[in-house]
Amino acid sequence: MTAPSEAQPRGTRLPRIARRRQLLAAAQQVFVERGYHAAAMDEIAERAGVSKPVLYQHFPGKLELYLALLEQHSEALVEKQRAALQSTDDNWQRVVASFKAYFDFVSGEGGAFRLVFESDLRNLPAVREITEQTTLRCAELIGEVIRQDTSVSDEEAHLLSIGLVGMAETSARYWLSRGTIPKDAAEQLIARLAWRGISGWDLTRH
Amino acid sequence: MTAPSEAQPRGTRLPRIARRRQLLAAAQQVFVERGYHAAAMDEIAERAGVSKPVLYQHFPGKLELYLALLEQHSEALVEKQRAALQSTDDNWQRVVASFKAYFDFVSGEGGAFRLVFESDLRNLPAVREITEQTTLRCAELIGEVIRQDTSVSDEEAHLLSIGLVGMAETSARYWLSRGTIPKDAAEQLIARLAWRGISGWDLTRH
DNA sequence: GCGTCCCCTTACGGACGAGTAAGATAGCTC
DNA sequence: GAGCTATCTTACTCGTCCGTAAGGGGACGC
Repeated sequence: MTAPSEAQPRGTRLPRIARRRQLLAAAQQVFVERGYHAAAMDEIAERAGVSKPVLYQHFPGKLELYLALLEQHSEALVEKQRAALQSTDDNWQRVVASFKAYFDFVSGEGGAFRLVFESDLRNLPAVREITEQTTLRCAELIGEVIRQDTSVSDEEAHLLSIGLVGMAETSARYWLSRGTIPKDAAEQLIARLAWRGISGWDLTRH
Repeated sequence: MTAPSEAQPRGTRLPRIARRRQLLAAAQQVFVERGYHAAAMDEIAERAGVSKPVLYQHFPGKLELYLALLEQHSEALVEKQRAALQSTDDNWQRVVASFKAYFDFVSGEGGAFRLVFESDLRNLPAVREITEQTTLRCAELIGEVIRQDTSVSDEEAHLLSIGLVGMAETSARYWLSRGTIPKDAAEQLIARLAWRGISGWDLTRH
């Protein structure tokens, strides 16, 4: 935990756009560390080396500030997932890339995965909508691939995809907190588990 | 959403133990509906047909009330999981029973799974400890079975188990909210996915 | 039917934190 | 260097909700 990216000595004026970026960065730090409820606007402002009203000149309220971050990172995850699945035609490689996308997301983005996967504001419909849609959209991307190559029904493909997404989310989160297995190895291991599960689905009698 | 189990007409006296049970039930309703932060002690008391100080005669504070519920249901899930894995020696049946345990948990207990899986108080160390340990303990139970029948390392068995647990949690939660597939079918489908993934692990060259 | 105890009530204190009003100051233009 | 504007600050209001102090009323013994 170093001092804020406050190369500026508290009092420096900044053009609007730069200030906004800085405020978002400070807000993310605090929201990730403390969660929505325990995060105080005063602390966000302070960490940006600025006073509270400045925050309110850029964002109408605490909720909008939070939503801006949540949407940004939610979108980033879905985009990573889309890119992973489009990166190859080989389904095994697709699975590998897809899981790597989750492990990358959890490893990077300044801990933003906590906003998307562990939000403490999920009881607010607007937030629940975003977090659930993130999971559903990722699942839907995977579901399309499954439907192309198997004869399962749409509903079944949907549930299978959700299961795989849940596996990715959870294993990535707990892999990170434990930190004993190299990232590559963890990705490969979970990808194998998923690939064994889903590949050649139609070939076995259930 | 019916009236509280308030057969008593607001003013009835109750022996301590019965009152405590009733308070816990009311608290669970409110915590599940609103989450920890949006739940007001006033509403919990009101829903139990009682005034606030009565609540404080049974629980020292809001947090302790919440923890009592969280621990109870967390324990219930782990116990269900343990029972499922002990219920048979056949590993395929074990997988089926194990996933059924998750779907049962999510379907029952008055929505208590929201406390364990979607707590909005996870930023409090005491709560994070409980929710994470729930996942880890369930995973560990599964991990033991995996280690018995495969030659993977302890670390690998651990991560694989976490992946399977995540698959169970997530698919059960989203199955419930969608509600288009019969419970049996959903359990079987996900169990097949897991079983194909994990069974005969050593037989394939990775 | 009167005292006594336990359970319950109404009504308040106090902390915390979101959002705001009003005023100060830097730095640019001319 | 005087004036102007956009940026920033201090200091406050207001609402919410946890937790509590102090007092009412039913049931039972006598």
